[in-house]
Amino acid sequence: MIPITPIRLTVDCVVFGLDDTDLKVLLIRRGIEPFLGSWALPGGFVLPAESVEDAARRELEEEAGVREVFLEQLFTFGEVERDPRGRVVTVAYYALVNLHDHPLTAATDADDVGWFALEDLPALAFDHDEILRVAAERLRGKVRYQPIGFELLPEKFTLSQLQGLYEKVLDRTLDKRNFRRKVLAMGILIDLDEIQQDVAHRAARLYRFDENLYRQRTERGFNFEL
Amino acid sequence: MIPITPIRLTVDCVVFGLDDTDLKVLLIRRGIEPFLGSWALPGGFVLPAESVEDAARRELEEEAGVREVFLEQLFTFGEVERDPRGRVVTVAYYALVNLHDHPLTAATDADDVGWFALEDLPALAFDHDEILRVAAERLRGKVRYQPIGFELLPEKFTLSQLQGLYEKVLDRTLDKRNFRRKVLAMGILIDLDEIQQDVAHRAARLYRFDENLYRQRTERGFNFEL
DNA sequence: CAAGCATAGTGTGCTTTTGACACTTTGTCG
DNA sequence: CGACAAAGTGTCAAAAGCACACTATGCTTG
Repeated sequence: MIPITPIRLTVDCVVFGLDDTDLKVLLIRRGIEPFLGSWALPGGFVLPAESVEDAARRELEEEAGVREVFLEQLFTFGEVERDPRGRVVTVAYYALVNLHDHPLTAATDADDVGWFALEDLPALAFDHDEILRVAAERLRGKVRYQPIGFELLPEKFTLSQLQGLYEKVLDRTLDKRNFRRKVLAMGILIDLDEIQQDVAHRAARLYRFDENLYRQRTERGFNFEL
Repeated sequence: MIPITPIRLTVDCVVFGLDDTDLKVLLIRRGIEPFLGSWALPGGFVLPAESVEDAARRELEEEAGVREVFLEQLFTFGEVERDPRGRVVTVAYYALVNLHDHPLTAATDADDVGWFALEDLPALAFDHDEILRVAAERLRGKVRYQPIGFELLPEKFTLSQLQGLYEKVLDRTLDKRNFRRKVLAMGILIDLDEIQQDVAHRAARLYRFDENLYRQRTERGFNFEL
């Protein structure tokens, strides 16, 4: 006897993006009830023929025009009363994107899309503030022992940009020399022997993240803690 | 327009237990189709009126007689083809219990219950081998930077027992003196000024885990890495 | 074209943490 | 009372972490 439960399943995505000053999160303005007109995380119902992760990617593209991103499962929120539409369980994902690579386009159930600094958020629909809080916590935890975050930067970046990213995620300042020593010791960055163009002051060297080196180090149980 | 999807939601629990020699996992023998007669993780459908975590606790008690345990969400498995009954998404949890405190009783949809060493598992129903693999990996990862695992021991325990636990979870030997130095430096153990009874050789001091001390340390950003 | 300025880039010394290592103590059992 | 099984204990050397300040470079502006 299999009970046919009226539980419905959704996905929600917390997309983190970085601009020059802030760590931001992508929100959409809802074009449908409930919470019509409220800001919310992009997301929606999982279709029977797609995996839950595929649903997250689909909704992200449909509602915000964002595609091909680093996406990781965050947590499943399964409280009974979390959605006024009835019993809805949501699987939350979080994503990291380079903000400038991903121009936003509102569509489907979204009337508008935008980036919001974490410290300056509007009121959110459903329990999305809670989901976002968990996501930010996870991001901070994760960045400490895994070199994620390269997805937030352009392909070629300077060590100062990378340090800025870590400082924004961890919300504290880091010592420049110690940071450089450590991050270079990880052995997963390639010095491109190029320098920044069009900057108003001394140009910095450019580096890129090397996925192969990262995999090699990872297999050997290397520790990426900062 | 809300699509009423035929997706159904289950929970599955990976319960780790420790006996004197091995790290074990709790399995039930299924009393219903599909996979009737196969060994599987305890679990079942989420009811509309309970939270997902409550469902996990309920199933654990119903099927195996295990209650009041440390339970943490592991991962949600949402592939389309993972269940022969149709579209079933499962939220997996993992639990840590002191094996001797939890006598097992098979009931409801389970014909039998038992503890199995991680290295000596029967074939499992559904994708439960995959779920178990993810759980073991998470446990290893977690134990390294959080002092979980006390749930696996009796309330009063010796440092050797604790070390044995870590060695079984991490699957490597640790140096006795270094281990003691580190674990005592964490400042979350209380020396009970008691010694073991009824042991065939020199009796060891007993300690207990102090939750208040743990919380204090946690709030100050203390690092529990071993 | 010189001075200013904004950011890049670089090394050292001290402190703390880690990790390897072996013997003595205690209590039980036969 | 001797053998045994596990408990308990300290040192030293290497590595890692952390605090700390100046010089280099290249553009801007007066």
